[in-house]
Amino acid sequence: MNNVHYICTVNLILEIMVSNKSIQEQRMKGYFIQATKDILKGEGLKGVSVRNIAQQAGYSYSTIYNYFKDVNDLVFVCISDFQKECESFVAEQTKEKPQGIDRLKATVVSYVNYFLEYPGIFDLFYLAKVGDFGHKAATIDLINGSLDAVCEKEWNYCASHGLVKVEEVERIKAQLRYTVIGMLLLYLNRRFPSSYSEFMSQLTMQINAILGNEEGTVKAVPDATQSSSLVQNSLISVNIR
Amino acid sequence: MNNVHYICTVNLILEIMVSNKSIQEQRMKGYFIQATKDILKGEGLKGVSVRNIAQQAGYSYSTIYNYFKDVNDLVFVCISDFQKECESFVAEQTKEKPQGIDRLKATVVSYVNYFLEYPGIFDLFYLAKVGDFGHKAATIDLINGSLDAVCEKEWNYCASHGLVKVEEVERIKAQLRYTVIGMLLLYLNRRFPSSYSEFMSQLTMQINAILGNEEGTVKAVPDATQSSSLVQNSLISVNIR
DNA sequence: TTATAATATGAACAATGTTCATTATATTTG
DNA sequence: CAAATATAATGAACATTGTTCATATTATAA
Repeated sequence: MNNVHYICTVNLILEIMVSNKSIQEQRMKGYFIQATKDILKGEGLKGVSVRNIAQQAGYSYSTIYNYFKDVNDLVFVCISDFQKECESFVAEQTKEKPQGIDRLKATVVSYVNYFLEYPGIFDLFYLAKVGDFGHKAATIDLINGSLDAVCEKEWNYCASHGLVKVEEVERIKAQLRYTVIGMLLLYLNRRFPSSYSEFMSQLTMQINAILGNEEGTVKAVPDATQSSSLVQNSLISVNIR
Repeated sequence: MNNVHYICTVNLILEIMVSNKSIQEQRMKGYFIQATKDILKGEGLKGVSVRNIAQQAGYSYSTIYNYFKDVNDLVFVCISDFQKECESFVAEQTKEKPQGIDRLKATVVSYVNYFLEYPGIFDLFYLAKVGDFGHKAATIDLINGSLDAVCEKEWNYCASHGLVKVEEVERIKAQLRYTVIGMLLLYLNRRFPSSYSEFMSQLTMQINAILGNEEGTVKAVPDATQSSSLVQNSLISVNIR
Protein backbone atom coordinates (compact mmCIF):
# COMPACT_ATOMS: atom_id res chain seq x y z
CA MET A 1 0.00 0.00 0.00
CA ASN A 2 2.59 2.42 1.10
CA ASN A 3 4.67 1.40 -1.86
CA VAL A 4 1.82 2.09 -4.21
CA HIS A 5 1.28 5.41 -2.58
CA TYR A 6 4.88 6.35 -2.94
CA ILE A 7 4.99 5.21 -6.51
CA CYS A 8 1.93 7.27 -7.32
CA THR A 9 3.37 10.30 -5.58
CA VAL A 10 6.64 9.94 -7.38
CA ASN A 11 4.85 9.54 -10.68
CA LEU A 12 2.77 12.60 -9.99
CA ILE A 13 5.81 14.65 -9.09
CA LEU A 14 7.63 13.40 -12.14
CA GLU A 15 4.63 14.23 -14.25
CA ILE A 16 4.48 17.73 -12.85
CA MET A 17 8.18 18.14 -13.41
CA VAL A 18 7.94 16.90 -16.93
CA SER A 19 4.89 19.00 -17.47
CA ASN A 20 6.58 22.12 -16.10
CA LYS A 21 9.65 21.42 -18.08
CA SER A 22 7.52 20.89 -21.10
CA ILE A 23 5.59 24.10 -20.53
CA GLN A 24 8.76 26.13 -20.23
CA GLU A 25 10.28 24.34 -23.17
CA GLN A 26 7.19 24.96 -25.25
CA ARG A 27 7.23 28.61 -24.24
CA MET A 28 10.84 28.99 -25.31
CA LYS A 29 10.15 27.17 -28.56
CA GLY A 30 7.21 29.47 -29.08
CA TYR A 31 9.39 32.56 -28.82
CA PHE A 32 11.72 31.30 -31.51
CA ILE A 33 8.89 30.09 -33.70
CA GLN A 34 7.11 33.43 -33.49
CA ALA A 35 10.33 35.25 -34.33
CA THR A 36 10.87 32.99 -37.31
CA LYS A 37 7.31 33.45 -38.54
CA ASP A 38 7.62 37.22 -38.28
CA ILE A 39 10.82 37.19 -40.30
CA LEU A 40 9.34 34.84 -42.91
CA LYS A 41 6.32 37.10 -43.36
CA GLY A 42 8.46 40.20 -43.50
CA GLU A 43 11.82 39.71 -45.11
CA GLY A 44 11.11 36.19 -46.35
CA LEU A 45 13.33 33.12 -46.29
CA LYS A 46 16.43 35.10 -47.21
CA GLY A 47 16.07 37.01 -43.93
CA VAL A 48 15.97 33.88 -41.84
CA SER A 49 19.26 33.25 -40.09
CA VAL A 50 20.05 31.80 -36.69
CA ARG A 51 21.43 35.08 -35.42
CA ASN A 52 18.51 37.03 -36.86
CA ILE A 53 15.91 34.78 -35.25
CA ALA A 54 17.72 34.82 -31.92
CA GLN A 55 17.95 38.60 -31.89
CA GLN A 56 14.24 38.92 -32.72
CA ALA A 57 13.43 36.50 -29.89
CA GLY A 58 15.77 38.23 -27.45
CA TYR A 59 18.20 35.35 -26.95
CA SER A 60 21.64 34.37 -28.03
CA TYR A 61 21.98 32.53 -31.31
CA SER A 62 23.32 29.38 -29.72
CA THR A 63 20.31 29.09 -27.41
CA ILE A 64 18.25 27.98 -30.38
CA TYR A 65 20.19 24.75 -30.48
CA ASN A 66 18.95 23.87 -27.01
CA TYR A 67 15.42 23.67 -28.43
CA PHE A 68 15.79 22.76 -32.09
CA LYS A 69 18.05 20.29 -33.83
CA ASP A 70 18.95 22.86 -36.44
CA VAL A 71 17.52 25.86 -38.21
CA ASN A 72 15.59 23.74 -40.71
CA ASP A 73 13.79 22.08 -37.85
CA LEU A 74 12.68 25.48 -36.61
CA VAL A 75 11.58 26.71 -40.02
CA PHE A 76 9.67 23.50 -40.65
CA VAL A 77 7.55 23.97 -37.56
CA CYS A 78 6.19 27.20 -39.00
CA ILE A 79 4.61 25.45 -41.95
CA SER A 80 1.62 23.96 -40.19
CA ASP A 81 0.92 27.30 -38.49
CA PHE A 82 0.94 29.06 -41.82
CA GLN A 83 -1.32 26.43 -43.35
CA LYS A 84 -3.85 27.05 -40.59
CA GLU A 85 -3.54 30.79 -41.08
CA CYS A 86 -4.00 30.35 -44.80
CA GLU A 87 -7.22 28.42 -44.22
CA SER A 88 -8.57 31.19 -41.98
CA PHE A 89 -7.50 33.82 -44.48
CA VAL A 90 -9.33 32.06 -47.29
CA ALA A 91 -12.42 31.38 -45.20
CA GLU A 92 -12.63 35.06 -44.28
CA GLN A 93 -12.18 36.24 -47.85
CA THR A 94 -14.74 33.86 -49.34
CA LYS A 95 -17.50 33.64 -46.75
CA GLU A 96 -19.76 36.03 -48.69
CA LYS A 97 -19.61 34.06 -51.92
CA PRO A 98 -22.48 31.71 -52.73
CA GLN A 99 -21.59 28.11 -52.04
CA GLY A 100 -20.76 25.95 -55.00
CA ILE A 101 -18.55 26.52 -58.01
CA ASP A 102 -18.50 30.27 -57.38
CA ARG A 103 -17.09 29.91 -53.91
CA LEU A 104 -14.74 27.19 -55.08
CA LYS A 105 -13.29 29.58 -57.66
CA ALA A 106 -13.07 32.36 -55.09
CA THR A 107 -11.33 29.96 -52.72
CA VAL A 108 -8.63 29.21 -55.24
CA VAL A 109 -8.15 32.90 -55.96
CA SER A 110 -7.97 33.60 -52.27
CA TYR A 111 -5.38 30.86 -51.81
CA VAL A 112 -3.28 32.63 -54.42
CA ASN A 113 -3.84 35.94 -52.65
CA TYR A 114 -2.43 34.56 -49.45
CA PHE A 115 0.88 33.81 -51.14
CA LEU A 116 0.88 37.09 -53.02
CA GLU A 117 0.62 38.83 -49.66
CA TYR A 118 3.34 36.64 -48.12
CA PRO A 119 5.74 35.57 -50.86
CA GLY A 120 8.15 34.33 -48.21
CA ILE A 121 5.59 31.71 -47.24
CA PHE A 122 5.35 30.55 -50.84
CA ASP A 123 9.11 30.16 -50.82
CA LEU A 124 8.89 28.15 -47.64
CA PHE A 125 6.08 25.93 -48.89
CA TYR A 126 7.26 25.19 -52.39
CA LEU A 127 10.76 26.47 -53.10
CA ALA A 128 12.80 25.90 -49.97
CA LYS A 129 15.29 23.08 -50.02
CA VAL A 130 15.07 21.68 -46.58
CA GLY A 131 17.61 19.10 -45.69
CA ASP A 132 16.66 15.74 -44.35
CA PHE A 133 12.95 15.41 -44.91
CA GLY A 134 13.21 11.82 -43.81
CA HIS A 135 11.33 12.44 -40.60
CA LYS A 136 9.24 15.28 -41.93
CA ALA A 137 7.03 13.35 -44.31
CA ALA A 138 3.95 14.65 -42.50
CA THR A 139 4.96 18.23 -43.19
CA ILE A 140 5.59 17.49 -46.84
CA ASP A 141 2.17 15.88 -47.07
CA LEU A 142 0.69 18.97 -45.46
CA ILE A 143 2.23 21.13 -48.17
CA ASN A 144 1.22 18.87 -51.01
CA GLY A 145 -2.34 18.78 -49.74
CA SER A 146 -2.40 22.46 -48.91
CA LEU A 147 -4.71 23.65 -51.68
CA ASP A 148 -6.90 20.56 -51.41
CA ALA A 149 -7.32 21.17 -47.67
CA VAL A 150 -8.34 24.76 -48.24
CA CYS A 151 -10.88 23.71 -50.86
CA GLU A 152 -12.12 20.58 -49.11
CA LYS A 153 -15.45 21.93 -47.88
CA GLU A 154 -16.32 23.40 -51.25
CA TRP A 155 -15.45 20.21 -53.07
CA ASN A 156 -17.66 18.27 -50.71
CA TYR A 157 -20.50 20.72 -51.26
CA CYS A 158 -20.12 20.59 -55.04
CA ALA A 159 -19.90 16.81 -55.07
CA SER A 160 -22.89 16.29 -52.79
CA HIS A 161 -24.99 18.76 -54.80
CA GLY A 162 -24.11 17.20 -58.12
CA LEU A 163 -22.27 20.26 -59.38
CA VAL A 164 -19.31 18.16 -60.49
CA LYS A 165 -18.90 14.64 -61.76
CA VAL A 166 -17.39 12.68 -58.90
CA GLU A 167 -15.19 10.68 -61.25
CA GLU A 168 -13.58 13.92 -62.46
CA VAL A 169 -12.97 15.54 -59.08
CA GLU A 170 -9.49 14.15 -58.54
CA ARG A 171 -8.28 15.11 -62.00
CA ILE A 172 -9.64 18.64 -61.64
CA LYS A 173 -8.13 19.00 -58.19
CA ALA A 174 -4.76 18.03 -59.66
CA GLN A 175 -5.21 20.41 -62.58
CA LEU A 176 -5.97 23.28 -60.20
CA ARG A 177 -3.02 22.42 -57.99
CA TYR A 178 -0.45 22.34 -60.76
CA THR A 179 -1.80 25.41 -62.50
CA VAL A 180 -1.96 27.53 -59.35
CA ILE A 181 1.51 26.54 -58.19
CA GLY A 182 2.99 26.98 -61.65
CA MET A 183 1.46 30.43 -61.97
CA LEU A 184 2.64 31.51 -58.53
CA LEU A 185 6.12 30.23 -59.23
CA LEU A 186 6.45 32.14 -62.48
CA TYR A 187 4.90 35.30 -61.11
CA LEU A 188 6.69 35.50 -57.79
CA ASN A 189 10.03 34.11 -58.92
CA ARG A 190 10.26 35.11 -62.57
CA ARG A 191 8.06 38.20 -62.82
CA PHE A 192 5.80 36.56 -65.36
CA PRO A 193 3.37 37.96 -66.26
CA SER A 194 4.94 41.33 -65.72
CA SER A 195 1.97 43.03 -64.07
CA TYR A 196 -0.40 42.15 -61.30
CA SER A 197 -3.47 42.81 -63.37
CA GLU A 198 -2.22 40.61 -66.17
CA PHE A 199 -1.48 37.87 -63.66
CA MET A 200 -4.96 38.05 -62.15
CA SER A 201 -6.47 38.06 -65.60
CA GLN A 202 -4.55 34.91 -66.52
CA LEU A 203 -5.48 33.34 -63.22
CA THR A 204 -9.21 33.81 -63.63
CA MET A 205 -8.94 32.69 -67.22
CA GLN A 206 -7.23 29.46 -66.22
CA ILE A 207 -9.60 28.82 -63.33
CA ASN A 208 -12.57 29.35 -65.60
CA ALA A 209 -11.06 27.01 -68.16
CA ILE A 210 -10.66 24.34 -65.50
CA LEU A 211 -13.86 24.82 -63.49
CA GLY A 212 -16.11 26.11 -66.24
CA ASN A 213 -17.23 29.57 -67.16
CA GLU A 214 -20.85 29.36 -66.13
CA GLU A 215 -21.75 28.80 -62.57
CA GLY A 216 -23.57 25.75 -61.39
CA THR A 217 -21.83 23.03 -63.37
CA VAL A 218 -18.32 22.32 -64.44
CA LYS A 219 -18.13 22.63 -68.20
CA ALA A 220 -15.22 21.41 -70.17
CA VAL A 221 -12.76 24.15 -71.16
CA PRO A 222 -15.10 26.71 -72.65
CA ASP A 223 -13.96 29.99 -74.10
CA ALA A 224 -12.56 31.95 -71.20
CA THR A 225 -13.56 35.57 -70.90
CA GLN A 226 -11.00 37.83 -69.34
CA SER A 227 -13.05 38.83 -66.38
CA SER A 228 -11.69 41.56 -64.19
CA SER A 229 -9.65 40.53 -61.21
CA LEU A 230 -11.79 39.34 -58.35
CA VAL A 231 -9.69 40.46 -55.47
CA GLN A 232 -7.42 43.39 -55.01
CA ASN A 233 -3.99 43.05 -53.58
CA SER A 234 -2.09 46.09 -52.50
CA LEU A 235 1.25 44.80 -51.38
CA ILE A 236 3.09 42.54 -53.74
CA SER A 237 6.72 42.23 -52.91
CA VAL A 238 8.25 40.05 -55.52
CA ASN A 239 11.01 39.12 -53.16
CA ILE A 240 14.02 39.09 -55.42
CA ARG A 241 17.14 40.43 -53.88
CA MET B 1 48.95 60.24 -97.13
CA ASN B 2 51.53 58.93 -94.78
CA ASN B 3 49.32 60.07 -91.94
CA VAL B 4 46.43 58.08 -93.31
CA HIS B 5 48.64 55.05 -93.69
CA TYR B 6 49.84 55.31 -90.14
CA ILE B 7 46.34 55.78 -88.84
CA CYS B 8 45.13 52.72 -90.68
CA THR B 9 48.05 50.68 -89.44
CA VAL B 10 47.46 51.79 -85.90
CA ASN B 11 43.78 50.98 -86.17
CA LEU B 12 44.56 47.56 -87.56
CA ILE B 13 47.02 46.82 -84.79
CA LEU B 14 44.57 48.04 -82.20
CA GLU B 15 41.87 45.90 -83.71
CA ILE B 16 44.07 42.84 -83.63
CA MET B 17 45.02 43.59 -80.06
CA VAL B 18 41.42 44.04 -79.04
CA SER B 19 40.48 40.96 -80.98
CA ASN B 20 43.23 38.93 -79.36
CA LYS B 21 42.30 40.23 -76.00
CA SER B 22 38.72 39.38 -76.67
CA ILE B 23 39.60 35.89 -77.86
CA GLN B 24 41.64 35.20 -74.77
CA GLU B 25 38.99 36.72 -72.59
CA GLN B 26 36.33 34.61 -74.23
CA ARG B 27 38.46 31.54 -73.81
CA MET B 28 38.91 32.22 -70.11
CA LYS B 29 35.21 32.89 -69.71
CA GLY B 30 34.53 29.64 -71.52
CA TYR B 31 36.59 27.65 -69.04
CA PHE B 32 34.62 29.01 -66.12
CA ILE B 33 31.31 28.63 -67.90
CA GLN B 34 32.04 25.01 -68.78
CA ALA B 35 33.05 24.28 -65.20
CA THR B 36 29.86 25.87 -63.94
CA LYS B 37 27.71 23.91 -66.38
CA ASP B 38 29.37 20.65 -65.38
CA ILE B 39 28.71 21.35 -61.73
CA LEU B 40 25.11 22.37 -62.40
CA LYS B 41 24.45 19.16 -64.30
CA GLY B 42 26.17 17.05 -61.69
CA GLU B 43 25.76 18.30 -58.17
CA GLY B 44 23.21 20.98 -59.04
CA LEU B 45 22.96 24.55 -57.84
CA LYS B 46 23.94 23.65 -54.30
CA GLY B 47 27.33 22.52 -55.60
CA VAL B 48 28.01 25.81 -57.33
CA SER B 49 30.47 27.93 -55.37
CA VAL B 50 33.17 30.30 -56.49
CA ARG B 51 35.90 28.09 -55.11
CA ASN B 52 34.31 24.96 -56.59
CA ILE B 53 34.04 26.46 -60.05
CA ALA B 54 37.58 27.81 -59.93
CA GLN B 55 39.00 24.46 -58.90
CA GLN B 56 37.10 22.69 -61.68
CA ALA B 57 38.44 25.24 -64.17
CA GLY B 58 41.98 25.04 -62.79
CA TYR B 59 42.26 28.63 -61.56
CA SER B 60 42.16 30.48 -58.31
CA TYR B 61 38.78 31.54 -57.01
CA SER B 62 39.53 35.22 -57.24
CA THR B 63 40.40 34.96 -60.93
CA ILE B 64 36.71 34.56 -61.68
CA TYR B 65 36.16 38.16 -60.67
CA ASN B 66 38.45 39.31 -63.47
CA TYR B 67 35.93 37.94 -65.98
CA PHE B 68 32.55 38.07 -64.26
CA LYS B 69 30.95 40.71 -62.08
CA ASP B 70 29.89 38.09 -59.57
CA VAL B 71 28.91 34.45 -59.36
CA ASN B 72 25.32 35.15 -60.42
CA ASP B 73 26.62 36.68 -63.62
CA LEU B 74 28.47 33.48 -64.37
CA VAL B 75 25.57 31.21 -63.55
CA PHE B 76 23.23 33.32 -65.65
CA VAL B 77 25.34 32.83 -68.75
CA CYS B 78 24.74 29.10 -68.57
CA ILE B 79 21.01 29.49 -69.02
CA SER B 80 20.97 30.19 -72.76
CA ASP B 81 23.36 27.29 -73.36
CA PHE B 82 21.09 24.94 -71.47
CA GLN B 83 18.05 26.21 -73.34
CA LYS B 84 19.78 25.38 -76.62
CA GLU B 85 20.77 21.98 -75.30
CA CYS B 86 17.20 21.38 -74.16
CA GLU B 87 15.91 22.15 -77.65
CA SER B 88 18.34 19.65 -79.20
CA PHE B 89 17.45 17.07 -76.57
CA VAL B 90 13.76 17.43 -77.33
CA ALA B 91 14.26 17.43 -81.09
CA GLU B 92 16.26 14.21 -80.84
CA GLN B 93 13.71 12.49 -78.61
CA THR B 94 10.69 13.44 -80.71
CA LYS B 95 11.90 13.26 -84.30
CA GLU B 96 10.25 9.87 -84.87
CA LYS B 97 6.80 11.00 -83.76
CA PRO B 98 4.28 11.97 -86.44
CA GLN B 99 3.96 15.72 -86.76
CA GLY B 100 0.90 17.31 -85.24
CA ILE B 101 -0.74 16.89 -81.85
CA ASP B 102 1.12 13.64 -81.25
CA ARG B 103 4.53 15.22 -81.63
CA LEU B 104 3.39 18.25 -79.66
CA LYS B 105 2.48 16.01 -76.76
CA ALA B 106 5.76 14.12 -77.07
CA THR B 107 7.60 17.43 -77.14
CA VAL B 108 6.10 18.49 -73.84
CA VAL B 109 6.92 15.12 -72.29
CA SER B 110 10.45 15.39 -73.60
CA TYR B 111 10.80 18.87 -72.15
CA VAL B 112 9.88 17.41 -68.79
CA ASN B 113 12.35 14.59 -69.33
CA TYR B 114 15.17 17.07 -69.81
CA PHE B 115 14.61 18.52 -66.36
CA LEU B 116 14.12 15.10 -64.81
CA GLU B 117 17.55 14.19 -66.10
CA TYR B 118 19.09 17.46 -64.92
CA PRO B 119 17.17 18.65 -61.85
CA GLY B 120 19.89 21.22 -61.22
CA ILE B 121 18.93 22.93 -64.45
CA PHE B 122 15.32 23.10 -63.33
CA ASP B 123 16.51 24.76 -60.15
CA LEU B 124 18.50 27.22 -62.19
CA PHE B 125 15.66 27.99 -64.58
CA TYR B 126 12.77 28.29 -62.17
CA LEU B 127 13.83 28.18 -58.54
CA ALA B 128 17.06 30.11 -58.26
CA LYS B 129 16.91 33.51 -56.71
CA VAL B 130 19.35 35.50 -58.73
CA GLY B 131 20.10 38.94 -57.47
CA ASP B 132 19.80 41.98 -59.63
CA PHE B 133 17.95 40.85 -62.68
CA GLY B 134 17.68 44.46 -63.76
CA HIS B 135 20.01 43.97 -66.69
CA LYS B 136 19.12 40.35 -67.27
CA ALA B 137 15.59 40.82 -68.57
CA ALA B 138 16.53 38.95 -71.75
CA THR B 139 17.54 35.89 -69.77
CA ILE B 140 14.33 35.96 -67.79
CA ASP B 141 12.36 36.21 -71.02
CA LEU B 142 14.32 33.23 -72.33
CA ILE B 143 13.27 31.19 -69.31
CA ASN B 144 9.65 32.27 -69.43
CA GLY B 145 9.46 31.40 -73.12
CA SER B 146 11.46 28.20 -72.71
CA LEU B 147 8.65 25.71 -73.24
CA ASP B 148 7.04 27.81 -75.96
CA ALA B 149 10.35 27.96 -77.82
CA VAL B 150 10.75 24.20 -77.67
CA CYS B 151 7.21 23.69 -78.95
CA GLU B 152 7.21 26.50 -81.49
CA LYS B 153 7.58 24.40 -84.64
CA GLU B 154 4.87 22.00 -83.58
CA TRP B 155 2.48 24.80 -82.73
CA ASN B 156 3.08 26.35 -86.14
CA TYR B 157 2.44 23.01 -87.80
CA CYS B 158 -0.74 22.41 -85.83
CA ALA B 159 -2.01 25.93 -86.46
CA SER B 160 -1.26 25.88 -90.19
CA HIS B 161 -2.89 22.46 -90.58
CA GLY B 162 -6.01 23.44 -88.72
CA LEU B 163 -5.39 21.00 -85.88
CA VAL B 164 -6.05 23.69 -83.28
CA LYS B 165 -8.23 26.75 -83.13
CA VAL B 166 -5.87 29.70 -83.51
CA GLU B 167 -7.83 31.76 -81.01
CA GLU B 168 -7.21 29.10 -78.37
CA VAL B 169 -3.49 28.58 -78.97
CA GLU B 170 -2.28 31.18 -76.47
CA ARG B 171 -4.52 29.95 -73.70
CA ILE B 172 -3.49 26.34 -74.26
CA LYS B 173 0.17 27.29 -74.37
CA ALA B 174 -0.25 29.02 -71.02
CA GLN B 175 -2.13 26.05 -69.60
CA LEU B 176 0.66 23.69 -70.66
CA ARG B 177 3.33 26.00 -69.26
CA TYR B 178 1.78 26.34 -65.83
CA THR B 179 0.87 22.69 -65.55
CA VAL B 180 4.28 21.41 -66.61
CA ILE B 181 6.17 23.77 -64.31
CA GLY B 182 3.83 23.13 -61.41
CA MET B 183 4.22 19.37 -61.83
CA LEU B 184 7.99 19.56 -62.09
CA LEU B 185 8.15 21.79 -59.03
CA LEU B 186 6.11 19.43 -56.90
CA TYR B 187 7.84 16.31 -58.14
CA LEU B 188 11.45 17.49 -57.99
CA ASN B 189 11.15 19.67 -54.90
CA ARG B 190 8.41 18.00 -52.87
CA ARG B 191 8.47 14.38 -54.01
CA PHE B 192 4.91 14.53 -55.22
CA PRO B 193 3.75 12.20 -56.63
CA SER B 194 5.97 9.79 -54.74
CA SER B 195 6.94 7.57 -57.65
CA TYR B 196 8.21 8.19 -61.14
CA SER B 197 5.56 6.06 -62.76
CA GLU B 198 2.79 7.87 -60.91
CA PHE B 199 4.30 11.18 -61.99
CA MET B 200 4.45 10.16 -65.64
CA SER B 201 0.91 8.85 -65.44
CA GLN B 202 -0.29 12.18 -64.05
CA LEU B 203 1.71 14.04 -66.67
CA THR B 204 0.19 12.22 -69.63
CA MET B 205 -3.24 12.53 -68.08
CA GLN B 206 -2.87 16.29 -67.74
CA ILE B 207 -1.41 16.70 -71.21
CA ASN B 208 -4.24 14.68 -72.68
CA ALA B 209 -6.75 16.76 -70.76
CA ILE B 210 -5.22 19.94 -72.19
CA LEU B 211 -4.44 18.84 -75.74
CA GLY B 212 -7.17 16.29 -76.22
CA ASN B 213 -7.19 12.54 -75.98
CA GLU B 214 -7.62 11.71 -79.62
CA GLU B 215 -5.04 12.72 -82.08
CA GLY B 216 -5.74 15.16 -84.83
CA THR B 217 -7.78 17.78 -83.06
CA VAL B 218 -7.72 19.43 -79.69
CA LYS B 219 -10.81 18.41 -77.82
CA ALA B 220 -11.95 20.08 -74.70
CA VAL B 221 -10.98 18.22 -71.53
CA PRO B 222 -12.26 14.75 -72.33
CA ASP B 223 -11.99 11.84 -69.98
CA ALA B 224 -8.32 11.20 -69.59
CA THR B 225 -7.13 7.63 -69.88
CA GLN B 226 -4.11 6.78 -67.85
CA SER B 227 -1.91 5.82 -70.74
CA SER B 228 1.44 4.32 -69.93
CA SER B 229 4.40 6.63 -69.72
CA LEU B 230 5.78 7.53 -73.11
CA VAL B 231 9.41 7.89 -72.23
CA GLN B 232 11.58 6.15 -69.74
CA ASN B 233 13.90 7.94 -67.43
CA SER B 234 16.55 6.10 -65.56
CA LEU B 235 18.23 8.66 -63.41
CA ILE B 236 16.05 10.83 -61.28
CA SER B 237 17.96 12.59 -58.58
CA VAL B 238 15.49 14.53 -56.57
CA ASN B 239 18.20 16.86 -55.46
CA ILE B 240 17.38 17.40 -51.84
CA ARG B 241 20.34 17.52 -49.54
C1' DT C 1 67.37 43.85 -71.18
C1' DT C 2 64.66 46.76 -68.83
C1' DA C 3 60.24 49.14 -68.02
C1' DT C 4 55.50 48.78 -68.18
C1' DA C 5 51.07 46.91 -68.61
C1' DA C 6 47.98 43.02 -67.81
C1' DT C 7 46.45 39.42 -65.05
C1' DA C 8 46.45 35.64 -61.72
C1' DT C 9 46.53 35.07 -56.80
C1' DG C 10 45.83 34.42 -51.80
C1' DA C 11 45.21 37.08 -47.65
C1' DA C 12 41.45 39.32 -45.40
C1' DC C 13 36.59 40.51 -44.24
C1' DA C 14 31.86 39.79 -43.30
C1' DA C 15 28.15 36.63 -42.87
C1' DT C 16 26.51 31.98 -42.63
C1' DG C 17 25.35 27.34 -39.61
C1' DT C 18 26.93 24.56 -35.99
C1' DT C 19 29.54 22.76 -31.83
C1' DC C 20 31.19 23.05 -27.25
C1' DA C 21 33.37 24.51 -23.02
C1' DT C 22 32.15 27.90 -19.79
C1' DT C 23 29.24 30.91 -17.27
C1' DA C 24 24.96 31.87 -15.07
C1' DT C 25 20.69 30.39 -13.17
C1' DA C 26 17.53 27.30 -10.94
C1' DT C 27 16.72 23.37 -8.16
C1' DT C 28 17.69 19.90 -4.71
C1' DT C 29 19.90 18.55 -0.76
C1' DG C 30 22.09 18.75 3.86
C1' DC D 1 19.44 29.04 4.92
C1' DA D 2 23.72 27.49 2.70
C1' DA D 3 25.98 24.31 -0.22
C1' DA D 4 25.83 21.09 -3.92
C1' DT D 5 24.05 19.86 -8.09
C1' DA D 6 21.45 19.96 -12.24
C1' DT D 7 19.74 22.86 -16.02
C1' DA D 8 20.06 26.24 -19.35
C1' DA D 9 22.02 30.44 -21.71
C1' DT D 10 26.07 32.08 -23.82
C1' DG D 11 29.95 33.54 -26.77
C1' DA D 12 34.26 31.84 -28.51
C1' DA D 13 35.70 29.01 -32.25
C1' DC D 14 35.50 26.50 -36.73
C1' DA D 15 34.24 25.69 -41.35
C1' DT D 16 32.15 27.49 -45.43
C1' DT D 17 30.16 31.04 -48.15
C1' DG D 18 30.88 35.54 -51.61
C1' DT D 19 33.67 39.43 -52.44
C1' DT D 20 37.56 42.90 -52.37
C1' DC D 21 42.20 44.32 -52.84
C1' DA D 22 47.10 44.67 -52.50
C1' DT D 23 50.68 41.87 -54.16
C1' DA D 24 53.10 38.68 -57.09
C1' DT D 25 53.56 36.87 -61.51
C1' DT D 26 53.49 36.93 -66.31
C1' DA D 27 53.32 38.95 -70.83
C1' DT D 28 54.21 42.94 -73.65
C1' DA D 29 56.81 47.36 -74.85
C1' DA D 30 60.49 50.09 -75.37
